Amino acid sequence: MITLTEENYIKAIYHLGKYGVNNVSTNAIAKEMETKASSVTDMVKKLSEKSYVDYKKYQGVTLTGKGKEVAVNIVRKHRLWEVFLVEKLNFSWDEVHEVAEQLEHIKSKKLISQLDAFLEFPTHDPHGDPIPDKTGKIKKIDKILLSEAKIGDDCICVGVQDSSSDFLKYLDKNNIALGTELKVCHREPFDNSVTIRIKTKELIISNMIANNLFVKVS
Amino acid sequence: MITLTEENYIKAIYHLGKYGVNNVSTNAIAKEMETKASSVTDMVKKLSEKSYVDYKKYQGVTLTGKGKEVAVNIVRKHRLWEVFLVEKLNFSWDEVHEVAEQLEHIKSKKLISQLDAFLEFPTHDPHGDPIPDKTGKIKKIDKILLSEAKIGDDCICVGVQDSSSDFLKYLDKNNIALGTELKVCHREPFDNSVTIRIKTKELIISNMIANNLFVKVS
DNA sequence: AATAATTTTTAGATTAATCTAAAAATTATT
DNA sequence: AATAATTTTTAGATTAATCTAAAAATTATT
Ligand SMILES: [Mn+2]
Ligand SMILES: [Mn+2]
Ligand SMILES: [Mn+2]
Ligand SMILES: [Mn+2]
Repeated sequence: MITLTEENYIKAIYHLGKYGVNNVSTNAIAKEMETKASSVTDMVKKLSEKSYVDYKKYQGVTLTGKGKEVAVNIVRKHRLWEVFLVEKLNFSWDEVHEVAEQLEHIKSKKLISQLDAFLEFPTHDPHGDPIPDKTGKIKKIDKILLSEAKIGDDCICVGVQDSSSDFLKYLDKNNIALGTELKVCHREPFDNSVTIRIKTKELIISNMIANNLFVKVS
Repeated sequence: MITLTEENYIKAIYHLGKYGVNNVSTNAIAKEMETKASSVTDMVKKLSEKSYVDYKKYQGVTLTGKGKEVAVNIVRKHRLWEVFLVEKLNFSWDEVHEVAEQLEHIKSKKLISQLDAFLEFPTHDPHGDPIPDKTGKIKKIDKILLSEAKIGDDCICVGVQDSSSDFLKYLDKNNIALGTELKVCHREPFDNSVTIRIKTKELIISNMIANNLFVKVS
């Protein structure tokens, strides 16, 4: 039996370890979970007991196979629910995360497999993130940050790095959605702001924006 | 802030107090919650502190207006989710309860109002129980137990008293669903078993079955 | 009305998850 | 290599929810 709190720790460790970081530090987890390092130490011992993580004192943690399975399953549930909320219940993409944080902990294999079918087996969530299949397989698409695209590139928006409400609303306001086509026109050397063209309209976006928008060069 | 456990206690008190019982006893709650009386006493003090219930030592509890609001809202969420599971995710009516027990605790006003709209504002759940509207109003239909129907009555099934998997599967097996029309043919004095006719087929059901099936006399 | 039976509460413990303050270990800097 | 800074762990407390055993109150029975 796994508690909701344990699930959240495992998810945090998964996300922190995603980009090649093998040993996730106590402090990093504490920051992600908005809790104190001492609480993390306690929980990490417990997760280690239950063999969800490998842990050696002062060395940080890594998810075990078992831990990874749990993590991927939660991510799968989170993203399927996000699709449901947007596709079926008319939520906008900046409103889904908090509710999905709750829904991802509902325990029922049938619920998720039926939901998956009902949504017609979506491959990506509303933010462009891939949805692991029932076996935990994640197919990644080759996306780059808009800040890394070359001048003259024709791109299509495929995801967001940050999915805060503020960022997503900015994109809405400027008619940038997943699937939007854009051309990279100019990069200003001084501040790395980027001029892009969507259809016929030009728009200047800051480096910070460009750093949080994933595109595929077409 | 209300915890999941508090919500479950409030719901239990609501269901126990539904049929005119004003003061729900500690023991009754303990039985319903599958917990010990001493745990109930502790929790009941807490609920009283937070003014969800009126409580005087040794006198049992009654929900306050605030408590009733919470209870009805949970019941609303529970039943809406049951409809969703049956209508959209192809669950059968004996599979929905456990999952709905989890889903009823998800906190999001928008989620429920959108779900309600998505389901086209259902008035009853898969077991024939009424779904409170957003203001908490419950419209009750005049249903009676099949065991109380008179010989010769033409009836339509509108609900179940017990919604255990065993009972619901018995009904499935005998082609009795909500909406099924039946005629009361005979009641055996010895054991109060009832002979009913569905279309052209006669079926003898025990008093216990008749005592758990709600019908409307047409 | 007294006694017995039952119900409810209290007292004291336990487990999960958290915290603060201090100690210990590791890493960075002189 | 020694010292300083930072990170991590430990020790001891706290809160929510639960439990067992015993005490207190209520209800039922003689
Ligand atoms: Mn999300
Ligand atoms: Mn997402
Ligand atoms: Mn139910
Ligand atoms: Mn129901």
